[in-house]
Amino acid sequence: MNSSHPVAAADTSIELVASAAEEVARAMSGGQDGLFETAAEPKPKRKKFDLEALLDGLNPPQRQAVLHDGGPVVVVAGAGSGKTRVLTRRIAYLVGERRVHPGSILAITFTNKAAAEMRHRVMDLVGNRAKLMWVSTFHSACVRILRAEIGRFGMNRTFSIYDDADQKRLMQLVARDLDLDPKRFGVRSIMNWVSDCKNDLVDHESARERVKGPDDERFLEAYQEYQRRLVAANALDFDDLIMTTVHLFQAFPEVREQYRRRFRHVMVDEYQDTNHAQYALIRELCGSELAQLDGRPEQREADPPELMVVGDSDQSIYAFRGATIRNILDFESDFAGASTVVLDQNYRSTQTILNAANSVITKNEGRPEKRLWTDQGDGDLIVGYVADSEHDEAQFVAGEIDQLSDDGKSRYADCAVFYRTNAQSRAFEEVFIRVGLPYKVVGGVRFYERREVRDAIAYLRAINNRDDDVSVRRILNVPRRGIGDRAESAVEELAREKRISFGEALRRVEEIQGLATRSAKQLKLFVDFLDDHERMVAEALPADQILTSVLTGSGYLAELQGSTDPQDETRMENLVELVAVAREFVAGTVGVEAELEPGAALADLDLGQLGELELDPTIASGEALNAGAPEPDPTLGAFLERVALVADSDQIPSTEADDAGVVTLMTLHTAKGLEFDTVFLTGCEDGVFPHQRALADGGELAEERRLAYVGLTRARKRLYLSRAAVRAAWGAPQHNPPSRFLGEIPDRLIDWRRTESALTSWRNTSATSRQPGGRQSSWNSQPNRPRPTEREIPSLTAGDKVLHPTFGLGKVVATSGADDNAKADVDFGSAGLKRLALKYAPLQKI
DNA sequence: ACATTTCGGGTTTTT
DNA sequence: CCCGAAATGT
Repeated sequence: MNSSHPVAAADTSIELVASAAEEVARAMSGGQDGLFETAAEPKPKRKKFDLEALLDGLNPPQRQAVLHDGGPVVVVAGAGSGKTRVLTRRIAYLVGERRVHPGSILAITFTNKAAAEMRHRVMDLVGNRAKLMWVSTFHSACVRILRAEIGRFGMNRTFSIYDDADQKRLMQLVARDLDLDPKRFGVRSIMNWVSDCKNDLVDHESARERVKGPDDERFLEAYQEYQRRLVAANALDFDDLIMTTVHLFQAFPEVREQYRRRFRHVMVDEYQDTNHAQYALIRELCGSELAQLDGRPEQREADPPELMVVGDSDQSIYAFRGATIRNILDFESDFAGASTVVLDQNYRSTQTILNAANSVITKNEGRPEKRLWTDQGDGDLIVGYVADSEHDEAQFVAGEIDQLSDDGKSRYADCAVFYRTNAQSRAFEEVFIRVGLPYKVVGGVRFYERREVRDAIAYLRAINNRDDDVSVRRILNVPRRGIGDRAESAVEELAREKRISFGEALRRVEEIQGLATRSAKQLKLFVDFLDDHERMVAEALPADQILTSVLTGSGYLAELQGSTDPQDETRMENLVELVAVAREFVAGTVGVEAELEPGAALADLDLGQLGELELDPTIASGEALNAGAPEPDPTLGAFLERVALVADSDQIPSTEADDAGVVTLMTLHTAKGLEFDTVFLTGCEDGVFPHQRALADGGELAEERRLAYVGLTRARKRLYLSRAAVRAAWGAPQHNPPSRFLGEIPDRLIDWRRTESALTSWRNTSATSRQPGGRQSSWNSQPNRPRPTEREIPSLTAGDKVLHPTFGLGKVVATSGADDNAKADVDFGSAGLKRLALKYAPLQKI
């Protein structure tokens, strides 16, 4: 573990941090020499802040947003309208011109990547003072607050953070204990119910008011038991992080007041993706009426912080996860005295692409009018292509990319292929591999979701928080150490009896009656193993060291090494990678620590002194340094926090590279916030995109349309829209009609390279000619059936109108299968969307 | 305790 | 078709 590598890394970071601290010190001592000055090229000291330079290249509404002063403001920023630019310049303006202390700025984004990017860009403008700001995601901001304050709710600050997979595991245990019928109450649906509650700030006690039917009754039970266990495990799930912080502010107004005084400027990016809880959090921090509402007219109550939110309701694509578009639509009525700035000039795409995007999105109802425009000209027409199959579609895309690359029009790295669902990547991968086109799939199974990585993390969490039942039980018998169901339930029983956590019960194995000596011995060894490592945590050994010790000491690595399964080789590599991540994390923090006052306990610095920060910035500089940048803390707890809240940032291939790079493949959701010269939007078929399950529901369809809008506006110069006439779904091939979104784009914008699949006409004739033979008799054998001669299987195509005796009038949206297996998806309006087997369904074509 | 088979279900997913 | 989780077999 003690190779020379980490040492070297540590040295550089000490240097970096030293210069950062210097910068901070200079900034604090009143000099304004930091602006526009980067470490790379020091310039002569500037006496005056250069406002003109800051506003250079901004259009009037952008300027207005940057210079805004006073009340709450929402910046409605269409795709590609330069919102990040506005945000970063505004921060620079606040710091440089309005002399706002950087430590009193809170900028919230949705991804760590966006946060890092923003911090970076602000640093380019104002120098290292930017490190004093809180630039973080909702979740990490809440974690930091909770680590300091959660004691007020009786929880321990070492709480674990449960992600989706942990929640699922815990909920599985709950569902099993409550004897919930897994068919009626899927773990997933219970989780959704609970998550919806939490997103609406409904805790497990008040959730009773949500109960509307007998099913809800069970959901409620599950919620309560789940929450009880979470608390017992000293853990919070993602949704809790937000909800608990809001509850904290509501229960302890003085705490809220402390943060309100600390953050004088709050900025929220991607505001259209906030859920109710996140909205409420912003209200707690920035609302103006709230102060009186809680009934204590505080004499020292400060004005609310200045609030700026940025977003675009047309790009809200996470409603399925609780995001509510109303937050941005109702901003003006939510926040008294709010004003709006609209950015609709686009700096990314050609007018042709924008026209297509505009005409699609205008089909959504109840949407504030907004039309993107550019002064960059029309550019090329959009290319349309109808492929025979998904394979054919991939071939077309591969061919085009090759051609563009040969012509020097677009490097591989400037091309992206979008699809609706991850499964669609397969066809592209197969073809791309065959033709030797380099590519990278973004998304899918992620690093931190891999089994071996999760196992390793579970070890660390178990060590860091023994009450973390989910983690302890996950690794109880991984690698195999002969602890089976029998032993596990015995421990569980003891835990229940003594009302202690599973981890605690493990420590008292000897109290368990009738446990096989062999099992008891194994359990004891396991406990010793955890205890040993817990000691390492107490000694504050760096995270990478503990991780290495865990992987070797547990026998996990040994098991993988001895394995013959070829998959285990990759697992090894992933674990090596994880160790590297840990090492990097530790190396990135040691320098900062050296810079702080010796002996200062890091954990104690955080929030207690926030009030002072405002009064006397120079005194608080040490703590403030701590506040903005990643915590200078190499311990296991800090590492776990990082791992819990950072998904993957290294996923998206760089466009900057000198070489041609690789083509990027990803879902439309993942594409949000990115841009490419050349974009292939594939699978434009009703049932694929828009997705099957959205077809019948107007609200969901509107979201799909926003997704289309997001996809279209990712393209800078060239846009391709393609669909496959036949797509192998599962089992039988599926015929899908063109996506309705295609029809919403004016024809003159599209250059159709191929409009009809040869298969389409083939299918019609073949299906009709093949069906009557042989089957007729089976129908005729049903004597009571009316109109026997007519009762052959109707040959249906998408778009046909049909009549059904019980569902009424419907419209065929797709067909699949052939002959006896022929099925049709029919939209019966209010009666819903049905998949009917033509063989049986009494359908009448109109 | 572990290996094998069957069964069911199968959007999207920043944290 | 292809994946994971329950159920069953050794």
